[in-house]
Order: sequence, then structure tokens, then C-alpha cells
Amino acid sequence: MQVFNNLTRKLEAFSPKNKGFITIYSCGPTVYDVSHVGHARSCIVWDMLCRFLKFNFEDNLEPGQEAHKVIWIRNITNVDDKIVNRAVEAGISPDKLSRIYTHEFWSDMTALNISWPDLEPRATDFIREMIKFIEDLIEKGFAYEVQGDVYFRVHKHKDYGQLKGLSIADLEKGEARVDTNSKKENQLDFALWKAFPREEYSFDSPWGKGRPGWHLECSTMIKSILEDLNLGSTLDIHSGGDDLIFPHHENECAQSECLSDTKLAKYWMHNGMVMINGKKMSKSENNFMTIKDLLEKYSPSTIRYFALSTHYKKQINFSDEALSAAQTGFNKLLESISKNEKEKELDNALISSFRDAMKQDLNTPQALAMLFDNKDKPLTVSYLLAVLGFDLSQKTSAQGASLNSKFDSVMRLLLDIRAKARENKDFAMGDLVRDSLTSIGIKIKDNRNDQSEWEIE
RNA sequence: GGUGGCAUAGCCAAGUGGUAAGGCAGAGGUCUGCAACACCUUUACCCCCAGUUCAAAUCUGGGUGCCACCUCCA
Repeated sequence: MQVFNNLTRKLEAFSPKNKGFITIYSCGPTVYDVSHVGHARSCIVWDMLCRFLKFNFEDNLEPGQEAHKVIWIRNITNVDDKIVNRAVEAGISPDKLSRIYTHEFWSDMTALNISWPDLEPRATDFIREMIKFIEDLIEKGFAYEVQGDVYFRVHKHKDYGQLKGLSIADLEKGEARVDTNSKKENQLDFALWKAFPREEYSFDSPWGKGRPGWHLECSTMIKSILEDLNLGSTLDIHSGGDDLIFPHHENECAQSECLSDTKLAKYWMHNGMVMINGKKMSKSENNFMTIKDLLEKYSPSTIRYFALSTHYKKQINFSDEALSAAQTGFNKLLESISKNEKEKELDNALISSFRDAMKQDLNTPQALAMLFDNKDKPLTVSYLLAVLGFDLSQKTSAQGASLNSKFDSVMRLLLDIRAKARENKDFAMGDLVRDSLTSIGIKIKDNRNDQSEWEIE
């Protein structure tokens, strides 16, 4: 299998680091608000990767291949200034707020049929380990304390800039658009620990009350989990959105690699950003869409199909036109395979071409095209759709959330038909509608001005 | 200002040296009382210019356009 490794900017053959295991860490959400379509894309993509790895390395081994258990780790970031600010606004504790949005996130993930990660560490459960991590970095001379803050010395890491593909000198050339922080030895240095005077959410540390820097949690949790599993200190795959490459992932690399003297991850994979109507998704510019908004109009399968019909590394533009086309197209595929003659057994040639496409850095657009080309093989097509994470039990057009609004329209229609019948003195027809609805448990009420209303009993 | 990415039909999107997959929309047809559904058929010389090659959407150079990152972000 070939994957594009952002560390080398090349397509590389994927080979697991440890015998018997494949470890993947995906950067998860900061739980301070409802999840948006960017999270949806990212989660669908990495879910698809894990499902395919399981297909390829656990269940359908090729001759001579050893089985590997796939372990997917996705974190929940529940320490963050935004969480504290929101919590203060809402008048609840930051912990409560982050738990509320964690549940919101889970419900979105469930709706989208994203499989549960094998491990889902939360930042606050690893504060002690983070402090130890920082202490060790200070001891080794990679970090320094200033007035309750602790910063990482970027210049001490020889590979700094590797993920971004730049040298430290190059990075320094970039126009500094950040407020300069005079506490740092160097502007590129980043915080491992921030003094945090607010009582709402700070933790005791050797440097006083404060909170960990954002990048630290991933490094620490990866370290702890890999140690617990006895799998060394290098992940197979670290994944996340493009926007995380710098500085988030770069800094994770720096911390971890300076501490352990080994690579943090063998392969770095990044998904492209989501655009909405051709422009960057941005809350401040009011160009924004939540997963719940999207589920109002489109089925989970449509969203997955749409997300996978573009290669994961490319930008994807969520426009109504494209999503509607995806909905129509995918429903046609499902309808078609449900109507076709049943195959007796799986078509191995098709499975094999599908797998070849997927092995080429997850070429889902090509893999999906193959399914359209093989509508006459419903058994195999359904099987392969499941490999990509489609939940076919959701049925074609029974689009969960959009059902409600459609139901309203259908009821309106039935009432119109009944009104027409009564107008024509066809009371048998009118009563048929009313009595049938009543027997289903929907009560019809005719009010004075001939406006009928309904309610579910 | 620095860096990276992308540019394929009306729209979405594969293809990375051998003569343009697939989907949506459109057109024609089979089916149908008429439709819908399904099925069949059909629609592109790949942003521009120059070069390398027997051969380029695919490689090289130069343009143009769009986007992202450099600040919290999947």
C-alpha cells in the first residue's frame, strides 16, 4: 500500500513499524462548540483509512502478509482558552461545557457512522504526564521557564521545520503576524505551559498555577499510550487537517523527538480543507456550516459519498449544487443495486481492483467510480460500500433528519387530498384518509375555517 | 512579505509519458395510459506560451488565475 507521507512529501510504501500492530493517531476536536463540516470531512477520511487498514491488514490478508491489529486513537482536547471563555459566558464550569460538547460531537459522529476510535484520550486525564514531559524537556535543556510559563527552544531541535519543509531560517523570514512575546528567547519558541491566573481552570505545577500548551497533549498522550501498549515511541500514522501541519504538528514533532530521540510518527497524513461555496469556512465571515445543519438536508451516506468522491488531500467545496448531485447519484447507485438480480457470491476480481485503487494512497474517487461501473454486482458493491463505511441499513432516501421536513409536506399533501375529496362531496375518500391516519395514530382536527390540523397521539 | 498546493466538459471528479474513468445536469431511446424509477446510447483534444520526446493532460521552463498556511482551527 502506498501512502503520501507529508514528512518526505512523497508517496511511500506503507509498512507498519511494529509486528502485529498498526497505530494511528488522529487529532480530534477542541470541544467548545458544535462540530462543523470540517470535522465531518476529517473524521470521515480517517475513519475510511482505519476501515481500509482493517480490511487490508486484519481481515483480507494477501498471500504472505502478516495480520496487524489496527489501533485508532483520536483525542478530545478539553483544555483550551476558548473552552474557558465559553464556559464563563454560559455560567458553567469549563469541564461541564467540554463534556456537553463532547457528547454533541459523539452524537454527530454516530449520525455519520464514524466508527469509534479504539482509544479516545482526553487532555485533562494526562496533566500529570504532561508536567513530567515538560520537566524532562527542561532537564535536557530543550525548555525554559519564564515567570510561570515554560517555552520550548526551537533552535535546539535540528529538524525543526521538517513537516512544513522549511528551515528555521526560512521560518524566521516569514512576516511575523503574531504579537511579539518578549518573554520568549526566540519568537519561534512555543509554549509548553502557560501561567493561567484565572481560577476557573488551572492546574498546579512546579511553575505555579497554569495550563498546558496546546501541542503538548498530543505528544504526551501518544507517548503514554504507546508505552502502555509496549509499542515503542513512534506511531505508524499521525493524521489531521492540513491546517495543523504548522505549527501544531511541527511542534509535536519537536517536543517528542527531542525527548525520545526517535520520530514521533513514521507517516504523516493530512486531509485538505473544507470550503463553503468556494470560500474558506470561517465563523467570523459567517461562512460556516455545522454537521447538524448538513444532516438537515443530506443523508449521512450522501455526506460520506460526497466526502470520499474527492481525494482526501484535496480541498473540497461544500456547495449545494455539488451535494445535491452527490445525493442524487448515490441514491441512484443504491436503488440500482437493490433492484438488480442478486449475485450468488462475491466477485473477487472487483474486490481486487477496488483494493488496488485504495492501496494507491486511498484513491476513493476511483474506487467509487468502480462501484458505479459494476451496478450489476449488488452483493460485491454493497460489501465494498461497507468497507468504505457506508451504513446501507439507513436505506436510500430515508434521510434521517430531512425526514421531518418531508413528513410535514406529506401530511400537508394528505390533508389537501382530503379537502379536495370533501369539496367534491366524496366523503368516502375523505373519511378513508382521516380514518387511515387515525389508525396510524395521527389525529385530524378540522377547525372552523376549514383548515385541518394534525397531531401525533 | 515568506512557503506550499491546485488549474481536466455546464457542475463534481479520476487519470502522472502512449492517445481523456465515473457521477450530476443535458440530449436521444426502451419501458409506461401519461409520468417517475430502472436500463441503453450520447456530450472534453485537459488555463496560456515555449521546450523535451516517435509520443505529453501527464516531464521541463516561463506566464496567468484560484486557494491554503505563516494567528485558534479538522
